[in-house]
Amino acid sequence: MSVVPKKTGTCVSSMIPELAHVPDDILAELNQICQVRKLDAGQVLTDAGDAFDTVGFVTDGILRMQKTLPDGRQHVVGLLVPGDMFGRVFDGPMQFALEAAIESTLLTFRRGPFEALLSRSPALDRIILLQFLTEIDRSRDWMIVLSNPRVRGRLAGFLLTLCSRFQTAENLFGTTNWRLTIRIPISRADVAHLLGARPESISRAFHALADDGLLEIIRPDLVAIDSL
Amino acid sequence: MSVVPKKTGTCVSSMIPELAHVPDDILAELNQICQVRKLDAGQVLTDAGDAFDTVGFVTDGILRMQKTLPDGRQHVVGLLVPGDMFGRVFDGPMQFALEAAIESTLLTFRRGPFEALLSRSPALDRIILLQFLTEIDRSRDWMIVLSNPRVRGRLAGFLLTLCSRFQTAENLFGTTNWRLTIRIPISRADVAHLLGARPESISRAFHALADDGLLEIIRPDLVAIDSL
DNA sequence: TCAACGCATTGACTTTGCTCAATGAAGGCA
DNA sequence: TGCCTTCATTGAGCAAAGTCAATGCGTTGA
Repeated sequence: MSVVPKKTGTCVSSMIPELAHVPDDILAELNQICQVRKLDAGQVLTDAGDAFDTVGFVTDGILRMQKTLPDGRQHVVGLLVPGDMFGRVFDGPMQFALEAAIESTLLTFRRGPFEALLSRSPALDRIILLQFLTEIDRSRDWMIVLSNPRVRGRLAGFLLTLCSRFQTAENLFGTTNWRLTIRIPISRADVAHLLGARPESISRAFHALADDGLLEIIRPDLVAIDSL
Repeated sequence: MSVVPKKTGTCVSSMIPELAHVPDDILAELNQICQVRKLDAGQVLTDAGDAFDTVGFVTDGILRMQKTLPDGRQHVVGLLVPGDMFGRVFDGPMQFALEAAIESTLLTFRRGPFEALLSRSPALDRIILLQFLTEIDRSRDWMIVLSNPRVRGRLAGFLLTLCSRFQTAENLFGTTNWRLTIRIPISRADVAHLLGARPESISRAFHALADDGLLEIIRPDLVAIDSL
């Protein structure tokens, strides 16, 4: 993992649009304590239960959140896309591991100084609170996707979710009105875990959707979605 | 819906243990603006999209969170049990409807005064933030339950979740070391929605678990869970 | 008391998805 | 270049779950 030297000026606010409305003095302090990190695909940022005293934001790429089950297998519980926050403010250890699904860039802060700043700036505190609220909303939407009884429906919901989360990201290609090309950043096996199915079923569901004319599989990890 | 007159003294802190560490002066102000509400089973507190300027906590009973899908059907996305918070601080309208699953008691605050208090009290703000964090964690755990490929596994996970959430509630009967009797506050159809299945499958899964000796169905809405 | 209703359950049948196994395609490395 | 590994795909058979329909069971209300 490489630690890139900080740029002068406002690296924090330019990379995280949500922070735009934080007062300049607080932004300056955030810049003081922020670190840019780059992760290669497959690189582990932290394991569950680690003393991981870092919080941060994803600015580029995709991270997998995964839990290790009692029987040892790993279970993907969610994805982090640009704009998402990770880490536990004011709280105990992480409940899951973080691993880069593709090459990714993060903006990180040590928990102590970040919390101190949070205590001093109501504006920053407010933004973090809202960040959590939207995270909770997204969880609820995701539950609706997951509670679709058929694999095909869950996969469709997953793809739509990806589209809406990638609106500002670089994983979205050819955004025409009628066709949207999107990169799927995780393997079939991971999609299967995420959707409570087997890789074979995911593969069949992809091709079933393609047969129905709802999407085109350009490459296994690149699909064009029609009829939005 | 009946509005019960406030008791004198610390109604807020006695009903919500999480608020125990809020300074006395803030607690007093919370008491000033709090209202106790009782809901009958089936009573709707708010519909999604309503201008619902209330936040609050569940002190007794169970509330259903449900979303109305484009096709008109209602979809249960989660339950609120005693200790849970609801409402959107600093944010837009509710994303889902709230309905009492059984007779319930709430402690409510108007959003404006509550937010004002939140801005003035870092301790209260901190508690709310942590509340959101645990809510996010619970969502992730719930996703693991939902991504279990078999209905029986999802139902087992659901029941275990109910047990752990009910530890302080009155819906838990006969808490012996080896057997735990628990009330299921929603219909089979709602459980089915929640778990992405059909009522018939839920019924069969219940009886399959019973045949395996893992639980006993005392009444459709009352089961004793063995071998914890 | 009896009828009507809502809900849970059961059965028979169909569809879906999981399991196991084999094949194909792409990328890394000697 | 050719081998090897990894991943996606496909096929066949079986188990799980959805669908449709009917039955029970407890409660409500006339």
